[in-house]
Amino acid sequence: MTARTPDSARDIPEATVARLPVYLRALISLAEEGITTCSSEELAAFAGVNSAKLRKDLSYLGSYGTRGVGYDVEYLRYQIAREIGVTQDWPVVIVGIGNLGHALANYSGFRSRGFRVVALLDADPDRHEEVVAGLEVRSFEDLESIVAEHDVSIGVIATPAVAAQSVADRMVATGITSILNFAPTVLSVPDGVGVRKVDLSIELQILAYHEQRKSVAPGAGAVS
Amino acid sequence: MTARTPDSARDIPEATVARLPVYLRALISLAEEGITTCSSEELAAFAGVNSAKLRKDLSYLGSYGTRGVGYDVEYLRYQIAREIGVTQDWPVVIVGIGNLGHALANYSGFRSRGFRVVALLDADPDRHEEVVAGLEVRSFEDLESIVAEHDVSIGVIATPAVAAQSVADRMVATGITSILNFAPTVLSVPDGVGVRKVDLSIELQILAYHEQRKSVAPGAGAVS
DNA sequence: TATTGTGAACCTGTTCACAGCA
DNA sequence: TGCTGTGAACAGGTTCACAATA
Repeated sequence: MTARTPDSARDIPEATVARLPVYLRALISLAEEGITTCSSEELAAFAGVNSAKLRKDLSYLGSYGTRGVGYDVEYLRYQIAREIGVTQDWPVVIVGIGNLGHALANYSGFRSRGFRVVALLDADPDRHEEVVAGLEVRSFEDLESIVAEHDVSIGVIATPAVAAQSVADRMVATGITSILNFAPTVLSVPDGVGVRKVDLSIELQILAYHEQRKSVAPGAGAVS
Repeated sequence: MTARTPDSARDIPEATVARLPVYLRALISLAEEGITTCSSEELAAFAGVNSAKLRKDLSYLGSYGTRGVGYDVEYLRYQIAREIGVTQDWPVVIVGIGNLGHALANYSGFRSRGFRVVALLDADPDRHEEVVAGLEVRSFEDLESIVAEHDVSIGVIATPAVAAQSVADRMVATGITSILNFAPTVLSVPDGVGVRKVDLSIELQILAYHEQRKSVAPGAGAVS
């Protein structure tokens, strides 16, 4: 119907975007096992979705498969990485170097998947000059200069809840436009700034809800 | 249409279930500020959703508000906590006491929101007898006896990806029926076992996707 | 022949707008 | 009068089933 922009920039549904990294990971695993071609059925099994959904998702990117054959693992892997934007590294700053910040700083998955932690910041002077994951913990006051120096656009908040909003405000003021928030609080940011939230206790509570239902109604109907 | 079970056990949409913990947190904040009554508009603002969605969500639980007035903070808080199932504590085991496991063990949000970490397990004997967050790290072999002793139904996996599936299998075998998985891998479990996944690098990749789009198309259309 | 790519049907979730009620 | 609770309209996401094709 509508004319689409010629090469990229089709709009990919949000639900699909959230699954592309899963497919990317699956393709990397397959490549490491030396597998060079796979069907939608195989890749879907690896990624934990059904094959119809996988094919629909991939169809938003283009026609990268071969009918009767399947997908070339290396080729598809590159196409997805390019679409997500992780063919080059994104510089990232982490603010709040407590237990969680430590874990994040040491998380190898960042570096291997298109992200590079360029600075660790903490408001507590007692933590400064401590070295974590090969990086000196610096003052939160240094945020602006670090963002400017490394052209950072993604920030990670791992502070206590009470500090998170002011950290976010400061990040936005320095030019950061994407925030991953681990603090258990709702951030308000201007339009155009992306926020994603990871909340450990919320995930557990969702599990608890379903767990509770299991014991209440083991079969199908209600029990007295 | 269909007759519903008399008092509880209506089926609440999954999207609503995922937001109930957010409302619960907002209500706890309001209560701490000494606020005893709030409108859907106020509570929604606190929780970062719009008021229509909030009211629709709450309507699945029952009619706990008062028209013309709003909601009683304490009362609604209790009703949501009961619905989720966090009026009593859930015992939880954490397997994999690396950087992330440390952070999880020390995370105060678990204890304060209906969960109690009863054991920390690790396959590496070098970590055993280390004390983390007041708990001795024990052998993974102890899983079965710990689950039986504390009647654990929720397990947290914070191991490397390669170990996650076998840990999950073992958990399921001991009777755990809900798993929170931090390892970057897709778990396969039998029907009836709930799994939720938290994947740090996937969240960052989703941010990167949107970040990339911002710089490619600052206005509305495509740029040459 | 085997498998992709995709319209169409279906289902789930969101928003609107207002009737119902304190 | 003001705010909740909710049917109805809408939007987004998933699944089906099959035509297209290497």
